[in-house]
Amino acid sequence: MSISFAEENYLKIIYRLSESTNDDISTNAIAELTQNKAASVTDMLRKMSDKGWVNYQKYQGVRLSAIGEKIALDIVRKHRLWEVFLVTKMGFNWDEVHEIAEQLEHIESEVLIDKLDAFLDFPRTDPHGDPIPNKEGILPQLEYFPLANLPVGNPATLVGVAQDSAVFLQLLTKLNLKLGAKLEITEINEFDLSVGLRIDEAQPVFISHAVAKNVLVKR
Amino acid sequence: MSISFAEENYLKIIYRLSESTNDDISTNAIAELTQNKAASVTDMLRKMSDKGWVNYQKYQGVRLSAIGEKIALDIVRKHRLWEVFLVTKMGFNWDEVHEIAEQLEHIESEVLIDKLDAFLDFPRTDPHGDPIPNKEGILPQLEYFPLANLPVGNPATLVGVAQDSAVFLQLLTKLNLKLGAKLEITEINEFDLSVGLRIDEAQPVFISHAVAKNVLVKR
DNA sequence: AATAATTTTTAGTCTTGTCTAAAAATTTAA
DNA sequence: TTAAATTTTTAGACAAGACTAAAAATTATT
Repeated sequence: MSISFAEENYLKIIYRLSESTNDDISTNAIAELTQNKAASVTDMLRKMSDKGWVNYQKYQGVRLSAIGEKIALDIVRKHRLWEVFLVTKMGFNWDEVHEIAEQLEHIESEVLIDKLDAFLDFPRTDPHGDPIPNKEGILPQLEYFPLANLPVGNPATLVGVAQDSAVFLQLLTKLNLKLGAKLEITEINEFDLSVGLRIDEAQPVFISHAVAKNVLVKR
Repeated sequence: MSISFAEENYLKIIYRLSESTNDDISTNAIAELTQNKAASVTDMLRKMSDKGWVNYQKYQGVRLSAIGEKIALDIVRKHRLWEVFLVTKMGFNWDEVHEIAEQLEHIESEVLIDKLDAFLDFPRTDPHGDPIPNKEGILPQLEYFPLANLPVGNPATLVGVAQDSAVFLQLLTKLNLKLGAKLEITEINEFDLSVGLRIDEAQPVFISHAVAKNVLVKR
């Protein structure tokens, strides 16, 4: 009753997609991220549904079951811990580690991951600021995190910035983004990852992904 | 033109078997170590022969080609470096690391391995005393190594012991094993790994694997 | 509301790596 | 040096995970 690399990848990708929406995940969205054809995704969803890892109704998209989510969080935990290792211990830059972590996340040894966690001093986030689930699959409640990580439709409060260059701060002023503002993402544009943002209940405006990454919010 | 986990495993195992003999490696020997059936091994040998990684004549056993040996040495290098990591950095005991290293050895990233090598201070042997090939696939010429690692039919000289308990040294005396003795392994008994040993050109005697591991020789 | 466009699924195929059972080759023993 | 035992290979099958092409369902558009 073990799990294959392919299955782990599917679960991880469904989890990633679920992070930024409450809707069911579409076959095509999964196909794009797994780099498979939609037909292959359908096959796999059926199999994973039989195993109880996802809730899947044909033509209606898919959602992780409680068990599936636990497995996915386990993989995400491993991925993010290895990323910390690669950056803090092996001297990689934060933008070079993804592919290697994609491989390392499939290593199977709970003891190893516990030891790695301790070796890295129990980090709460990976080098990109994403939270690292604990071994029970619980995400640390971060004080603040990048606006870019906020799911669509969940309001949050602006509590800081990750960068304080003059040009960036001037832009924030122009956009009327100030400390304490109530922010809600209304959409994420697939093309350039730009974000539709409602500021203090007003009409939504557009900001770039670069801005969204450097604005810190708190739920 | 990449290589699969299965292929990497076969090459590694053929390499391991070649370390202790000059004969061609038999299908059955490979089957036992890969935990596959002989028929499956035959299939794979044919495929790897087509790719030029092994020299294989049916019914006559198999031998690594130069390319195959280079690939195998690469995997052995990764396996042994990861073992050092697991023991020296993660606090595992030397007898707990094999299975995890079996997984880690398949991670594909030359940069990572170079960085790991540096992080570990360029170790020359793994925690079991086995030599770590460099990235060109060259094994460091160790001053000495366990008699148990000496291939059959290659004479070497006794230069030390890895343990100096009184009982062990008394046994060596009884066996007529003294510093400077010329040793040649004549056979390795599959059942208990006991070793047929010719001492100073005399008739071979038997010693246990435990003894062979603790006698250090030099070529 | 009907049609067009898009998404998803089905049906059938392929490759990799494994298996079992039977046949062939080699090795061992009488 | 032939027969028996063992090893290895062949032949055919199967599961996983992917694919293409065509059909079906859903969504968007007029």
